[in-house]
This record gives sequence, C-alpha cells and structure tokens, in this order.
Amino acid sequence: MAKVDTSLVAHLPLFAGLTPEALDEILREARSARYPKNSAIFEQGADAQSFFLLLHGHVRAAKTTPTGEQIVVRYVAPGETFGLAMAIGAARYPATATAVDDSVVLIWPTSAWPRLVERFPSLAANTLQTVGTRLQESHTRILEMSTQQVEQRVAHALLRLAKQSGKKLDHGIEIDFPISRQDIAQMTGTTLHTVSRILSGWESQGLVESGRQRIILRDPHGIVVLAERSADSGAA
Amino acid sequence: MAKVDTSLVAHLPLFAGLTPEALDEILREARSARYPKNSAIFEQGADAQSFFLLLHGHVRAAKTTPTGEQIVVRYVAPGETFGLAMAIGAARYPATATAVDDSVVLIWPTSAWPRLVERFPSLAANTLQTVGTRLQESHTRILEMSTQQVEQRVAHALLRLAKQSGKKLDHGIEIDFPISRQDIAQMTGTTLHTVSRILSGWESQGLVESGRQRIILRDPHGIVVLAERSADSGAA
DNA sequence: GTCGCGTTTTGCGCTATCGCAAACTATCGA
DNA sequence: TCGATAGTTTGCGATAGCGCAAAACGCGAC
Repeated sequence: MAKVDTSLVAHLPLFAGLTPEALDEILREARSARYPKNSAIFEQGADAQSFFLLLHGHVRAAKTTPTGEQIVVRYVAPGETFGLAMAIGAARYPATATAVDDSVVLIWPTSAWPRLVERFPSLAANTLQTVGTRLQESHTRILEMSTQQVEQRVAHALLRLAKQSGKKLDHGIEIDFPISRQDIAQMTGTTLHTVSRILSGWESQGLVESGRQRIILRDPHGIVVLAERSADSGAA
Repeated sequence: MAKVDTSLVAHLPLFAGLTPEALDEILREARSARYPKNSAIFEQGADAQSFFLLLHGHVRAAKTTPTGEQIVVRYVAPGETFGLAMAIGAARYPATATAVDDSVVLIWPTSAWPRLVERFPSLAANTLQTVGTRLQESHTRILEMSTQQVEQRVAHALLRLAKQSGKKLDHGIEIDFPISRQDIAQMTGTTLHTVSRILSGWESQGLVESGRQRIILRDPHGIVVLAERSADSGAA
C-alpha cells in the first residue's frame, strides 16, 4: 500500500471539510505514479479505469475529432483532479491526457469512487464545485470564440495560463511549462501560423519574450489591454 | 406550502435513488411558478437566490459580454434543472434565463441547497452527473467551433435541438419551440445573416422547411450528412 | 381587414484568417 | 562539433463569412 503524505494534499479543495482520518482513509486507496515528459497518461476512448490528482508537473487534456484535428481542453496544474469520467457517468475517457513535463500523480481506481462518495459525501459536493467551475470557464471560452478575434483570444489564453501557472520573474511572468505555438492554437481555435504571427508582433512591441516552447509576458498589463479592446486596430 | 405532485418528477435523474418520502420532503421546500412567453426568469449578474427545475415549456440560457454581444448557452427542456449557481459556488447567475414559451418551473431557495445535500447526498451525486454531462457537451461545442465550418455547426445545432425537443411529424421533425435565426446564430458563433443564407439553401434542397421562428427538419438524415462531411462543397 | 413592426432574405464589397510552401533556427544526439 | 529534427517564422494567394444596407415578408394588434 503506497503511503502518501496527507499534509501535502490536505488543503486542496477536493478534500475540504474532511477529517484527517477520512483523508487518510481516502489516500490509502490511491497509489502514486510518475509520468515522464511527453508520456501519455490515458487516451481518449479508453476505459476509464482510474481518476487522477496531479501532485507535480503539468498535464495537457486534449480532445481529437474523428478526422484528427485536436483541441486542448485544458492544462492541469498541481492540486487539480483530472480523468473524472466516472463522476459524470462516462465509461470511457472523453479526452487524452499527456504529461507536458515530468509529472507525479495520485491514482484511484474508478471502482473506488462510489464507495468513497458514499462514505464521504463532501467528496461529491467538492467535485461538483470544481466541475461546475470548469463548466463556467468552458462557457466563457465559447463566448470568446463566438465574439472575439483571434488576437484577443490568444491574449486571454496567455493571461489565463499566466494566472494558473505563471512564475514571477523580475522582468515579467513566465509560463512555467513547455507550450508550443500549436498548443496555443489548439486552445484558441486558430492555426499555429496565426499564433506565430501574433506573438512575433507582440514581441516587436516588447509585450512578450517568446522562444521555443517558452513564453514570458513582459508587460502583462499591455496584454490585458489587448485582450479587452473590442475591435479597432493597434500600433503599426 | 405549495403542493407538488411527486409522480410527475419522481423519474427525473435529479431524484434518482431517493425514496418517495425523501422526494416528498424535497418538494415541500419548493414552490412553483409560471413564466409567460418571453419573460425573464433571472438576469446575468443578479444574486442567485433560487435554483429551478423546468416542468413545462422551454427556457433559453444566454450569456452576454460587457460589450453587449450574446451567445445562447443552452436551451432547457422540461425535466432539466437550471440556475444552479450555488452548486458551483457562485453567488451570482452567470447567465440570463428567459422563457421562450409559456413555462412552469419549480423553485427552491438557494439557501435550501446545503441542507438538502446534507440530508440527501445523492442529490449532489446526481447533480454532479448532469453538470459533468454539460461540461462534456460544452467541450464538444468548443471542438466544433474550432474545427468546423459554419454550415456544419448549424447542422449539428439543429440536430441537437431536434433530439432534445423535436416533435415528430409525418413529414419530418419539428423543433417545438420558437427559435429565430438570431438564436441559432448565437448558438453556433455566427451571424443571423449567415444562418438565414444557410437555411435558405437547405430549404431549396428540400432538407428543411423553415418559417418565422419555426423549423422543420424534412430530411434529418440529409442534415446528418451535412454535419459530418469534413470540408468539400455541396450541391449547387 | 388593414397597418405596423419585428423577422427574414438577399446583394455586395471587404478583410481577417486560413492554407500551403519554403526558409530559418534552436536543441538534442551521435 | 556537426548534423538531424522538431519547432518557428514569414510570404502570398484564396476564401469563408462578416457587416452594412435595403427590400420583402409574415404575424399580431386593433
């Protein structure tokens, strides 16, 4: 039985309102595992045999169409759960999860969920909360895709990433996991070409500093301005 | 205390796994109300004082940007819940709900939710299920918006509406509540002009019959074909 | 039955963004 | 150290769909 230190996870929203004993009991059902950078954690369409809690690293959840196009559903940050197919009554994973950095996760067998929820009802309530929040964010994303131009969507996406996983530097905020132009394109519903053009433009305005799979927001406020303006043009 | 007939709602997923007594207790906390066609049920940004279960009619949930653009988040069909802001820990409604037809709803005060969940944990589990399903659908919608052209998105939207609220006629399936071109545009991320053009096209191909705020799918299968083809052109 | 208003249709020019192709460049492995 | 490889940049033509405007139409009200 893998032993997990409760103090590391006790403060997570998922476990809010649980006694240390309860938490201990829940963690006893989990095992932990390490996934190296770029390895698959589960594939879209596979049997949902487990659900996960990310401890370290970063995970990308992506959905693929029958014709092979992909979108990034979200990036999972440490402390967040993913692969909750069972909670929504799905037998198969609706997306593919990939470690974008060396990652450590806790893994519960899906079969343990009903029992856990029965013993600890607040687990269901807490999960409802996070799923609800994700639904909100999803709607916001749809709203953006419907009403905003690509440049604004990219701006919003980067700001969100910075908020979720930004590492503060003295000369800006760095998104602290590898992310490609293609990834950003798949988050915003455009092509890597367009993303590249936009970032190049921003770079020449001093708004960002972006290299290979690496992005630093030099002037977050400037990007906020970009994200919020409604339709007119910017600097030449 | 408004009396509600339990037999009408006992089979709903929300109440799955509850005893008749429990259901009775839950319903005792609700009151019912009628909203005439085109009346507002709640406004985006207002205090989330209640949550709702639709008994009859149809409700549109729409989200508005600061600049006034709208999108339709979903259409609520009888038997579905809406206005669940509290379940996700939001104090205000994230969208506006409007009755698109004369509608009857059950209304619970938001303040009753924590107590109900504590007494009947399966409420939380059931709600998690439906919210999770909506999250899925949301992701599918994002995927469509990212990868498909407008015509296919409109096709998918109509097929979904037909599935959810279609009335079977001998010459097709009618969407049985009033819906405008503008509404469809707001569901698919386009303009009413484009929707109008598309429907006109389909009408001349005999795929649909569409009048003022009314749509009949004459050839659902033909529309499925449209929805699924990936990129090439159609008939002239 | 007629009038008026909200909805729908349609034309037309415009442009944001795609899609392809080619050049370029960090990074990693031998 | 030098390629090989994957990611990025950039140019350029093509086009789907927008946006504006005007006309036609259907429905409900009186």
